[in-house]
Amino acid sequence: MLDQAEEARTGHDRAGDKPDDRVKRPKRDREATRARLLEAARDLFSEHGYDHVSVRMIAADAGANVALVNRYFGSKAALFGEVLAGESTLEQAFTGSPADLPRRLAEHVVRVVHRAPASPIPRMLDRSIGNPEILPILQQHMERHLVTPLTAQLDGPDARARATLAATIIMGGGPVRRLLGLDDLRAADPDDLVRRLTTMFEAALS
Amino acid sequence: MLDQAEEARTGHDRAGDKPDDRVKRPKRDREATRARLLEAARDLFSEHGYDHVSVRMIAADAGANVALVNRYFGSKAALFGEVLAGESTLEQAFTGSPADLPRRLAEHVVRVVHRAPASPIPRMLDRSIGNPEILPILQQHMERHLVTPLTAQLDGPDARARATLAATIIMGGGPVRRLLGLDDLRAADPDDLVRRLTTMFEAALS
Amino acid sequence: MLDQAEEARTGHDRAGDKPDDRVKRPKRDREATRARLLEAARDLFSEHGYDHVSVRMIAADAGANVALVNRYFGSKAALFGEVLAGESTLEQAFTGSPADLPRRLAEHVVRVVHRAPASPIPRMLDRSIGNPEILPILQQHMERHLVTPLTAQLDGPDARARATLAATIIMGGGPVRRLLGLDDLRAADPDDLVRRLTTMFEAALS
Amino acid sequence: MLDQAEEARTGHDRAGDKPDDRVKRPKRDREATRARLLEAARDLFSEHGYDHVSVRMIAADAGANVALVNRYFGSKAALFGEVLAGESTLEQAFTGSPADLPRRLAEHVVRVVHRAPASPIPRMLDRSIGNPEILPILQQHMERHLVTPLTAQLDGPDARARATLAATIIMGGGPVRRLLGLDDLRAADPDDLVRRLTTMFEAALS
DNA sequence: GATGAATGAGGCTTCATTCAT
DNA sequence: AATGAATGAAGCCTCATTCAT
Repeated sequence: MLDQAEEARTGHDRAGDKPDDRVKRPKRDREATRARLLEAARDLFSEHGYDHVSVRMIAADAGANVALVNRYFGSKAALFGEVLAGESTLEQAFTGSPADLPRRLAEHVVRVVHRAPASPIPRMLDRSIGNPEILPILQQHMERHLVTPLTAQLDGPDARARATLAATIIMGGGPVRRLLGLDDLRAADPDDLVRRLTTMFEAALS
Repeated sequence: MLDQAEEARTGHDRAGDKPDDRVKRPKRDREATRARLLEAARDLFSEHGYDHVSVRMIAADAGANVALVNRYFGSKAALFGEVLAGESTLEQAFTGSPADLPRRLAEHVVRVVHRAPASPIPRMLDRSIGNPEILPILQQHMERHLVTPLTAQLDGPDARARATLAATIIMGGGPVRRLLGLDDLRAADPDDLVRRLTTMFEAALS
Repeated sequence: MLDQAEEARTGHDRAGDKPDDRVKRPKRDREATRARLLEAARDLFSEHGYDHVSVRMIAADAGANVALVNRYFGSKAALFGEVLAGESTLEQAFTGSPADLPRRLAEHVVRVVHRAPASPIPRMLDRSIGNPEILPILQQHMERHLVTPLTAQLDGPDARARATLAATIIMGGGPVRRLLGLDDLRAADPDDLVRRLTTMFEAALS
Repeated sequence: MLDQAEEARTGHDRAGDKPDDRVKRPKRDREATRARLLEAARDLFSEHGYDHVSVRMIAADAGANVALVNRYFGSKAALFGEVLAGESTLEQAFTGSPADLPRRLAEHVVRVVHRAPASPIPRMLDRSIGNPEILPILQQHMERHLVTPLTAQLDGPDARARATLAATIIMGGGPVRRLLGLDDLRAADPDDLVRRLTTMFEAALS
């Protein structure tokens, strides 16, 4: 479908395709194509950030036509928003007793350090910051999936400020991993890291 | 474009400047134009991030011709590197007794919160992450101005890992400010914030 | 733009063309636009040389958008390579008994002199030498379409050296025509020219 | 004089400077600078061709100011013309009895093959063909230094046509060397090459 | 008279999007 | 409905040349 010049530029070959074991769908393939686009977008955005992913890369990765991005989602930015929508960032860390929240957050951070790559959504966030076009989308997602649920678990005054402090640690992880690498953190004792981070989150939240 | 206080604080005179006490200044003032380009680049990069600043914007902001960017600095990326080079991020927070380091870092963070805009360099960092072209430049800056001096003040094992944890808080500030706004943090008691952050940095560093 | 005779002779249909006998032709005709770009590139490159033809000129000449040059061919250099690829320079002169080769080469040269303009490919070669970016492309073409087939017809030692001598005459024709004009050669007796050139090629090859 | 960015781009360091053993001149240095520019231009033009040499490269190589190129010579093209003017191409080959002319030309060609690099002027010619801006300059040089003196040594009809044939061999040498390399020619017996080329020139000229 | 900073044009390439089929 | 060819804008960079000093 792509000639040589275009193939060379995108550099994506459809290796890694999951076997499509779903039953054939009634409608042509619209839902399936849409889903493939969404998945390709999530993978690429989380890998390279919004700016450095082109709609052609997404379409090529999904094995779909380029124009379908605009047809199905309206624009590249809207596709980004759709990827973000509905996917929670820290779902499991938020589930459980509020007293254990700091430890769970700490374990989440250490888990990410030792089992790269992190889940796609946080990576999308820290790799796509700085683009004014999608800033509102990012803000809305952070509000919905991080600050609001976190604040809900907090009592006392300045709950949102304390949630912001915790978000600082969580958000800082991405850029730091990218800039400093993981070697030093991995070299340290994981239990020690968890203890330190738990204390940090406690100081932020309680 | 920068308010006076910040200009004074950053102390932005290019390293390697010849002592300016010679009698004759250059005629059409290459050095002045270069400095204007550098300053415009710093302001714009810190405001919009590397990707969303064009060399034309920089030249226009500096009142200079576009070609001068390449003539004086070689490339956009090299200009970015030059902006970063020589400017320390946390100089003053690193100066003083190691025992007080966590408190000084905490005060630095709170100070930034209450006196927007933050100094340009950290903003450049968190707004420009994700561009592979300048990643090495960013890494080198972080290593030189954050991890190395921080580690130098630490004793005991895993010093670099602990420095990385502290960097997580520091780096996380930028994206969080951008995504969540400063209102909540400003609404909280500054002294309380300092206490919390001090504890967080202590947990990270000691 | 090319006169009919030459168009027929060069036989310019792209290798790898799908058999065009299918019923439906492409709607907005990618293949046709591609062919127009290729033809415009061939004409302009052969007229002005690689350096002095811009992709904008090519696109304008083909009545196509500038971006299509890069979309279809990848780069200006790759387009140049594509123009060269598959077009033989001296096909017919190489066909026949080796004993007659010198005379056929001589007749080829004289034919070019008397029927300007020469075929586009040799002109591209001698007008585009000196650009390091496309030197490998040119070398490969010369090796494939001139030296190798010529050497294949020669016996005895130093076959490639002798082929190089003949290539000297053939390659020299282009620059000489450009610098000295064709008037003097055309004023001479064609049969005499053929005799002289035949002797020259014999001295080079046998 | 050049800062890092500019130095990096030109890539020329003034190594290879001939020691300036001339006595100090009365006038500031105008003549000397002019001469250095001329020499640098000749070297660079013959190495890379007109198009791929910038006036900044020439000025840097000569250790002179860029504007002096235009001040002294009017334009880049005029400087090219000045380099060409007055320098003969085949002076010595033309000197001697007309009967030996073919052999002398042949020896000249073989000498160039075995003792690269060739003299600068012919290389300038074959590397700079194709630039319409300097075509008239090249034509004039060829006329003056190649065709006219060559024709002057010939008797009989169509003298200029025969000179053109010889020029074909001479001009073809440059491009061929560039495209095919010298290995094959150097591998052959030099005396055999001289014999072949002598016959070729005889066929062209007599 | 000489310097070198500044200029404006033009180079190739890449992108998200629209529109004819 | 869906395709993919075509578009126009913008990106960075390089150049020969001019002009203020």
